[in-house]
Amino acid sequence: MAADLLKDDLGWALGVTLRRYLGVVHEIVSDVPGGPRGFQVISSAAQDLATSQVMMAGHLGIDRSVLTYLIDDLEAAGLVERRLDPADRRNRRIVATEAGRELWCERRAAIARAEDDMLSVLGGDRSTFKDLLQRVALAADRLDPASDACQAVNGLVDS
Amino acid sequence: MAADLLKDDLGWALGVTLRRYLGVVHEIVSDVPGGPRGFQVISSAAQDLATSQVMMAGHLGIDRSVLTYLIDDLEAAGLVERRLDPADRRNRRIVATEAGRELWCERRAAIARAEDDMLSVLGGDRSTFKDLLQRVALAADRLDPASDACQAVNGLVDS
DNA sequence: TATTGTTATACTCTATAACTATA
DNA sequence: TATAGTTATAGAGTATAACAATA
Repeated sequence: MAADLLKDDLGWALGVTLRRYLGVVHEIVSDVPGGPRGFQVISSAAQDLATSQVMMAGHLGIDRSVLTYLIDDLEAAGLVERRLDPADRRNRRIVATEAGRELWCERRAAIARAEDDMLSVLGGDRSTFKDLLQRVALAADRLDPASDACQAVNGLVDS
Repeated sequence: MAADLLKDDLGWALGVTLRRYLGVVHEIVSDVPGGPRGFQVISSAAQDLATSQVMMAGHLGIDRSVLTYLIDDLEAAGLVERRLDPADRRNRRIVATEAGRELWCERRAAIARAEDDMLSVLGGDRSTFKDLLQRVALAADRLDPASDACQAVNGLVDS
């Protein structure tokens, strides 16, 4: 039984790694409505990454209807707020409250420590791995029809 | 709007990458019962990676009941077979049929090409990335309670 | 008594479509 | 007419628990 063969599989490796990552993060943000997904919404709001919910849903790779429920719970917990866009009153800009920003800073640090721990097997190659993965992810995101990243980087893509 | 900040996020990068990978593989194995998940079962069976269904479920990170349904469909399609283990008649060893092995070889090559395409942004760093990811995944798999990999590598872990 | 595999059930997550309000 | 957001519904995917067979 050669167990190494299946493990030499990109899909298997990505799945296991993401599963473990989500498990670790889930413990850190278990009290946050929506868990890791909800925390990503707070993270996006705290950094003002999206000017509308559809844009945020695109970035996060989830459906806009799912995002509505997540924001409902996060708003009820006082972590984010919906703000009307004066320029286009159809849009709702999601902003983190003071409590949301505090929580984001705390947990972000805890998650960073957990990440370092998870990648400790790589030793000095940790940053290399993160850099390479980010390059793959950015390229994959541009090809994702659900993402509107094309708008943000159209200067690079259209050429 | 600094879109780079969210993207400097391991969870986001893993999620986007796995989503894209699964999307690509889904097209390649869209006619296989269970899609990418079903193909992984065939892959495991063709390489004889597990001596029982629970072991296979552990490797694949899915529940044993889910695996039952997957195998049902794959067996109906003539791609795998359940074989009784004479040594322990509770166990069912899953083996790939001739058709299953053929399909596995074909699609595996197609998936490898798609992987290469997906990682083309890395250029010469492709193999470095795969190596690093595999190291992370193997370490994560050892810490996964759902995996029985501890048995396979107990010589390395117990020390 | 513990474990493998199956089955039925329930639950969670996600997608779909219809609706409103704005543009 | 098209888009943002909401809502209700349906669907897929997954987990839970009870069961029979075997150890």
